[in-house]
Formats: sequence, C-alpha cells, structure tokens
Amino acid sequence: MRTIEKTDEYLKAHGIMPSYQRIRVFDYLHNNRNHPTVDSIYKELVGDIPSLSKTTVYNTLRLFNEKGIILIINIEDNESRFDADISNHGHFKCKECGEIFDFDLGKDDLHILKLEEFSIDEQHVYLKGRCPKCK
Amino acid sequence: MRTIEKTDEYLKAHGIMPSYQRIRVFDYLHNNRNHPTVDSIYKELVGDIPSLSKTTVYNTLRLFNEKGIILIINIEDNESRFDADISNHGHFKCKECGEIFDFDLGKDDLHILKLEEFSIDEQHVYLKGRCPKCK
DNA sequence: TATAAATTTGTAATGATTACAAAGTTGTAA
DNA sequence: TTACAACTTTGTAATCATTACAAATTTATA
Ligand SMILES: [Mn+2]
Ligand SMILES: [Mn+2]
Ligand SMILES: [Zn+2]
Ligand SMILES: [Zn+2]
Repeated sequence: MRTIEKTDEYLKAHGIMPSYQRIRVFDYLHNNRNHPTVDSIYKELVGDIPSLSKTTVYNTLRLFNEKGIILIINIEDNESRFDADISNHGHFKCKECGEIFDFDLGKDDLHILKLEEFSIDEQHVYLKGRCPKCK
Repeated sequence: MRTIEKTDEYLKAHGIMPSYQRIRVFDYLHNNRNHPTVDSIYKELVGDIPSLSKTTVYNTLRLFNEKGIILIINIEDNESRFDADISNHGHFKCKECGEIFDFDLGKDDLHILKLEEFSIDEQHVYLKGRCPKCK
C-alpha cells in the first residue's frame, strides 16, 4: 500500500497539485491493478469521501493522463478503464468473466516499416477471447 | 467499384440476407477504406435511400460484424469506425488531421508467451501520433 | 392469396462523458 | 491577520453515440 506521503511527492514531481481527492484517486489506481472504471473508482472512494463528485474523478483522471502518470484503456467501446501501470504492455479481456489481464509486449515490437515516417505517441494492443479459467 | 451482384453473393455466402440496405452499406464500406463512422455512412447513403434509418445502419453493421465480414475499430473512445478489410492489420490515427492509416502487422506477431493458455478471438493494435504530412 | 418471418423505420430511453458556473480551498502579498 | 487571486471541487444540466422497442413494411412460404 502506497503511503500518502509518497503519492504527494510523486504528483508534485509531475506538476500536479496534490489535493486530497487527487491523492486518493491515484492511490486507488496504484493499489488496484484491475483496470477500474470511473464508476468503480467513484463508488469505492465516495464511502470515504462523502463529498466526492464524479466530475472530480473525471477531471482528475484526465489530468493524470495529460501529465503522463496513468494510461486510459479503451478495450471496451462503452467505457474507459484506467491503469497506473504506464509501462508498455498489452491488455487481454476475457469475454466470459470480463477480467482484463496484462501481458508483456516484445521489447521493440511494432517497429513497423511503413511507419518510419510517422511519429508515434501512443500504442495500444488489445486482445479479446477466453481466459484459462473460462476456456 | 464492387457490383451489386457480387455483394449479393458475398452476403449470402456469409449467411446474410442481402436486402437493398445491407448491400448498399456493404458496398459503401467496400469502396471507402477510410474507416467511416456510422454517421458518415448514414449521411452518405440517405441521399440515395431517403427512407434509410440510422437504426438500420447500426443493425446492419452489428450483423456484419457478428458474421465476420467487417471489423469494428475503436481507436477513438467516443465513436466506432468500420472496416471491410478483415485482414489482420493495425491502425494509426493522426492526432493532427484525424486520418486513420492501415499498416501491416508481422505475420505471427503477438505470439505472447503468457497467453499460451488463452484463446484469442480478436486482436486490435492502435497507434496514435502524427502522420508524415502533419509532422 | 394468405400467413408467418424477417427487415426496416421512427421514436424514446440509456448511459458515459462533458460543459458550466457556483461554492469551497489554498497561496500570497500587504 | 486580511484581502484578493488562483486553483479545485461540486452539482446540475447538456451532449451525443448507441440501444430498446414496437409499429410498419417487405419478403418468404404454403
Ligand atoms: Mn494494464
Ligand atoms: Mn483498416
Ligand atoms: Zn475469464
Ligand atoms: Zn495527419
């Protein structure tokens, strides 16, 4: 479990003013690596922070993404998911149980010839199917 | 330009009753490889088919996807795009001009070790950045 | 032709996300 | 401390893509 003090420094180091709400949202993402939705983040935190607004969660997550400390996962077309693991990795979603699994990408995968002339900012690899338990 | 007769056969071969609307939607996708949205498909076709309903476009595209003759591209989180090219390829979206480019994936890319035990149905590779023109 | 099945259509509902402005908080300078 | 500006949070309303639904139309079958 990440401590408040550490998160405070981490946010500051990335140009983010560490308000209480922002710290709590980041800690939640840091401690829950199951790629939660806005709704699940909100529902979890509003128990502790009764005044919390869902708009704040949206604003905070957008800010975190702009500052580069979280990834937005759009493996599902009808809702975004969020990830404090900003390493270059892929996501697998099981169509049966809904769980989203991380997997490593080869070191310099996707060094596509045709894209020599393109400048690449983001890379997303999404797979869907059945996980070992559900298969 | 694909002829109506050919599309008619193609749809039948995939268990799809070739109604006039379905043929026109498929032909549009087959002839426009720029990954159009529901709205652009609808706006283009309703000029020719005044009775066309956007619901029909949605229904038709969902059916095509279920039958495996088109891909749904969710590179953008706020709208789906559609592709009659069902070969295994990746998509690059330019953040400047918005254009979506196709690119080849290595033959058996993404043969990830960790995923040996998983059964993979779909694979999506999305990149974002600047295209050569906009860079 | 008559009847059933499939398809299309228009409208209403859904639901995630965004816009917006008021309220609250924090930092700073006098 | 006080005053003011900047920043953050909050609640509500709007947006907008997509889906639900049932009536109307078309097509298939007997
Ligand atoms: Mn992840
Ligand atoms: Mn494509
Ligand atoms: Zn599963
Ligand atoms: Zn461009």
